[in-house]
This record gives sequence, C-alpha cells and structure tokens, in this order.
Amino acid sequence: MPRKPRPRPATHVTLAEVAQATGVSAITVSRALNTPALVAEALRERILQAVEQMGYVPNRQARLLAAARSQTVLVLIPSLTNTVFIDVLAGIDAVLGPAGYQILIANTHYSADEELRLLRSHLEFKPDGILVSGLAQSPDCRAWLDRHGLPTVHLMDLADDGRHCVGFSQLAAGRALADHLVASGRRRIAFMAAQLDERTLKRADGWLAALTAAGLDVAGLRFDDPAPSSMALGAAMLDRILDARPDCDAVFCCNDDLAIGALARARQRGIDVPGRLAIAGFNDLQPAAWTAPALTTVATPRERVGLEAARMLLDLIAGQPPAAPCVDLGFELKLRDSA
Amino acid sequence: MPRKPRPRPATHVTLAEVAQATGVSAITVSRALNTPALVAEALRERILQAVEQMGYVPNRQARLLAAARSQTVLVLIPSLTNTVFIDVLAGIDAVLGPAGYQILIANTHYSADEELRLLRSHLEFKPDGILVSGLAQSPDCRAWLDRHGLPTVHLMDLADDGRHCVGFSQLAAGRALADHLVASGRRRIAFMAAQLDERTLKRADGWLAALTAAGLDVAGLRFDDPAPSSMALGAAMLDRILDARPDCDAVFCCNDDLAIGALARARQRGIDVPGRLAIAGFNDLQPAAWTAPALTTVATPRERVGLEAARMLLDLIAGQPPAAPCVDLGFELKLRDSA
DNA sequence: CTGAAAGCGCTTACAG
DNA sequence: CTGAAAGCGCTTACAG
Repeated sequence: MPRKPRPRPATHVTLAEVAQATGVSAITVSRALNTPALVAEALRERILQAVEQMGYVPNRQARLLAAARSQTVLVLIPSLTNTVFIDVLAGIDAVLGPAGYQILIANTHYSADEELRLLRSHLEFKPDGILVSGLAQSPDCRAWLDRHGLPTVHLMDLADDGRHCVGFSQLAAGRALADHLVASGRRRIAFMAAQLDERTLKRADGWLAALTAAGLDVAGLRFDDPAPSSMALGAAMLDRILDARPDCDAVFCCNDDLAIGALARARQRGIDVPGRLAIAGFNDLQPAAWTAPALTTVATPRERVGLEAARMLLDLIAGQPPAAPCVDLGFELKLRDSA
Repeated sequence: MPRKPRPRPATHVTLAEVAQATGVSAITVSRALNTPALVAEALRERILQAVEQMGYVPNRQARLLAAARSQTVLVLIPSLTNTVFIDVLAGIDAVLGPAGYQILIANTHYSADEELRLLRSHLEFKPDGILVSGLAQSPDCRAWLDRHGLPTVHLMDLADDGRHCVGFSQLAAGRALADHLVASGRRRIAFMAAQLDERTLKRADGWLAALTAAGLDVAGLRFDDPAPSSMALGAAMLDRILDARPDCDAVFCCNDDLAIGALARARQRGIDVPGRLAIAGFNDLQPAAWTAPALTTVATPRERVGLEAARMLLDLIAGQPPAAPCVDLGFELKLRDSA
C-alpha cells in the first residue's frame, strides 16, 4: 500500500518544488546550487531567483546521505567549564568551521564511562573524524575507535605508540616547574592536586621525579582531592597542607584555579608569598598575570593544540598521513613573583 | 542506466546487512532497535546479538531523514571564550543532552553579519529550535527567523514585544549597581565599557539613569573601547580614566574581566581601593571573590538562563506554549570590599 | 548544457 | 508479531 505523505511545515520547501516552479528538473536546481558553472547562465539566474523567493534551504541530512559523507567531526572533551578545553575548542573551531565541517561537542565530564557512551551514540552521525582529549581512554573505548578505524587525533598530550596526537609532555612540564622550585632553594615542596585526571597525575609524576632527582623527601607532601578544581578548593587545600605540614616552603598547584585560591588564602592568613611560601600554578590562564603577587605558572599552548590537531585531522581525513604522528608544541615556564 | 554502488568503508554496516545476516527483514531489525517491545523476545535477542557482533551503528542522517525530524537545536552565541556564554551553554547542554537533542553551536564573534550568515547556513540542518543570544538581531536575521517560524528563545535579556526569552534586565542590573555606588557616597562615577555589545550598552544605560536620577554629572565619565574585554584592557583603561579624570571616585566596569585588571592596576599605582577609588564589576565570575580587595559585582544567573531557556524551547517544540513568553531570572548585587 | 533513473539508509503506515 | 512497498530530499553516474 502506498504511503501517504505526511504534512510538512509550509516553510520546508524542497528541491523538487523549486524545480517545478522553475520548470526544470530537480537535478538542474541541484547543479545551479552546487556546481553553478555547469548550468547556463540565464537558467541559473532564474533558478537562484526562485530559490531566494521561495526561501528554499537545502536539507543537509538528505544531501549528506546521498553524498555518503557527513562533514562532521566529533570532539570529546572532559569539561565545558574548564577554560583549558574551551581554548582548545576555539582553536578547533577556527580551523574546522572555515573548512565546512560541523563540530559535534561531547562533554564527558571527566568520566571514561561517559566517554564510551558518548562515542557510541555520536558514531551515529558517521563523523569523518574524531578529536579526543588525552590518551587514557577505556579499553572498550579504544576498541570502538580501532574497530571503526576513523581518523583520530588525541589532544593535549604526547603518545609514543603511534597514536596521532598534538600537545606537549605533561610530565616534562610538571618536572620543569618543580625543577625551578628546587633550583630556587625550596626543600619541602608540596603538590596540590584536584580532579585527579590523567594530566594532573602526569604533572604529579613530574613533580615526583624532580624532587627525587634532587634527593628531596616527598613523604607526606602529596595532597589529593578528587573534587573538581576551583579557587575555593585551592584555598581549603592550602589550609589542609599547612595544618599537616607547617614546615612546607612551596606548593605546586596542579592548575591555576587552585593556585589563585591558595594565593588568596595565604594573603588572608598573613603568610608572606614568596618569602615564606612559594605558590605556583599551571596553564597560565588570564587571571594568573593579575594576582598579587603575580602567579608563577606554566604557559600551555591550548589554542594552538586545537588549531594543529584540527589541521592534522583534516590531513588524515584527506588520506594524507602527517609527517609525524605526534606533534609536540611544548610549554613555557612563566616565572613571575609568587615562586 | 542504473547507478553503480560506491565503495563503502568496511565498518559501515547497514540495517539491511544485519537483516540479511539474521534472516529477517530490515524493518524488524529497525523495530528490535527502536521499539523492542514489538518484537518477539527470542528474535529480538538474535538480532541484538548480530548488531553487537557486526558492530552495527545506525545512520542518524538516514534515520532522521526518514522520520522527518532533526533532533537538533541551534545555539547562536557571540563568543566561545567568554565565560558568560560557556556557563549558559553548560545549562543548555544539561537539559538538551538528556532530552536526546544534538546541540549545534555557532559562534557569531559578536557580529550581526556573521550571525545572519551562520543562521542561514545552519538552517540546512533543519533544527527543531533555536537559542539565540540577546535581542538585537539584524532585520535580515529577524526576517529569516520569522519566515521559518522555528521555535526560538532569546538568551540573557528580556523582551517586551512577545518574543520568547529567558534572562534578566541588563538595564535594571546596571542601574542597581550604580545606585549602590551613589548610595555609598560616590559622586564622580565613571563607566568603563569594552566590546560595546548590546548587554554592555544596556548596563551603561542603567548607569546613566542612576546618575541622572541622583542629579550627578555624567559628562566626561563614560569611557568606551570597542576592543574585546580583557584584564589587560581593564588595566589600560583605568590609566586612561585616571589621566582624563583624576577626580574620579568610582569606576563601574561593564564586566569582571575589566574590573580585575583595573583593580590590579590600582594596586600597582598605589591607589587605595575602596578608600580613594571604588571599583565594581559585573557577572560575578569565579575570580571576583578572590581578588584583593574582593570585587563588588552583580551576580548573573548564567547557567540557570541556559537551563530555563532550554526547557522553554523544549515546550515550544512540543507545541506547548509557556505560561509567559518572558522569564525574568533576576540578578543579585554582590557587595564585597572593592566598592 | 540538461534530464530520467537509481540509490543513500532508514521509517512510516498498512496488511496480515 | 512480522513484512512488502513507498517515501524522506537529495546526488551520482550515465546518456544525449
């Protein structure tokens, strides 16, 4: 039994309707829109006029289905409120938008389970490629990625197993900052960590390596809280650290938010920074330059990570393997006044 | 002449292939996935097993085309780096994600032209609804919105012309903060504005209304810079203001970023805040509570705007008109130490 | 330069 | 509970 056409909103003008109104075939209208050079000028103008006047808008779903492409890239990020990933996103957007790709943002909320779930559900869009944060996907997630063989680039870290990635060494950056603290004479250097995501843990490894190499004691100087980072948490954790280790002479905070809160709390407690206590952060977010004293931190190339990762993905989608699977964008120590 | 099938990636298993492998029709596979209750249990399990084993992922493009829906919402925001809109986005995501909608984010970069261009191009997705920032769309943009008659909710402001919106009165909020400065004895209150977008201009109107109502002079106290807001610009603009008006006793910054920069610069110049100079911001972003002195500002319900706007849009899409077209979420004066 | 036919991968009604 | 047919709105080859 033939199917009855469903009612459509009046505004959903179709190609066929434009064709009928112009007295040509649908395919000619399609060409006038997509490959105008192939249509006689007079006809093309009549068609474009009808398109404009009827308010025709092509249906991308239908077009892409017919063309067997999606022009879509999936971006898996752990947070929508962490400036770090917003900056990366801005870089991605700046490359992929002009290239005609639609970005699908999936917020994993720092959960590997949610990452897997979101990957599976967004595969339904048949993305042309995937941008994923970090390297620590669950085995299931990696299996899906492998199975579908989609071009994939990892963000914000470096892999040595051939996976494509654009970032910098979180461990080396953590190490560099800790080395600076050691070199400036600090001896009891605490590490303040929240969220405890992959990147934070690697920075902590860098801190540990630096202290160990310098022959410094690390026992009782590592402070972890699994809660999300915030300035309030940084303030609270500074209290905890000073309660437990009043002899502590430096705090390496795993990010700037914690550090800004710690700095404010030190001020409230009348603690001289950096005289009696050094405080350092990580990322060099905008406020870091405007605290009192100005925050010593590590500048990370967030937007460039987005730009370069998007470019690499575009190459991969085009079938052109990049020169190297892994691009190291480095980091920069920002030695200001707090440490 | 019949068309030759194009080669497909091996991973792109189709419904028909799953059907063939299971020995049933495609529609039964479709039902096993979408309305499992309508399929006999034993059969359903065989099908789901094949789906799993073959790694079948439905093609959303095809599904939505056939179902004549898009399950997509377009969100037009002026910036991807301004925390204000990121917070709004987080609220939108929290409602629309669980409701099965895909969010399409279009970044207008504070440009009405780009807004129009992005609206037109994203209409190709046939979104079920639109969330748009502010009320000041270009006439062309409004014409497209009207013509397509899509459910639309405006974010972060209040309209009195029947348009759907969720926000608060930018003017009243600006007025309330300026009233506070007046009430606390300030007499030469400057307004520092950057970006000069719709919301900033309305806050300025509130500032003007408050000063005028109090009989205070406003001549030469309005300082505008069209550049994007930043802490560095806030510092630079404070210099400009104090050069032009050394007698100024308060600065109302149109947002917290400017205010934080201004506060830092005042500290560098040895200016007593709030003793000699009051400095206030707008939005109550996280760092505002951690500056020295802590920043007086206006807390805005950004995430709630996203939540409520998304809920209203869902109602509109479902054909249920909301109780009122316009939801006022209010604002809150945060009187801290800087003003 | 233009078009008739087939197909992209799915779902909607209807029938049985 | 299951299926044959038609259709969603477009584009891809081919022919002329």
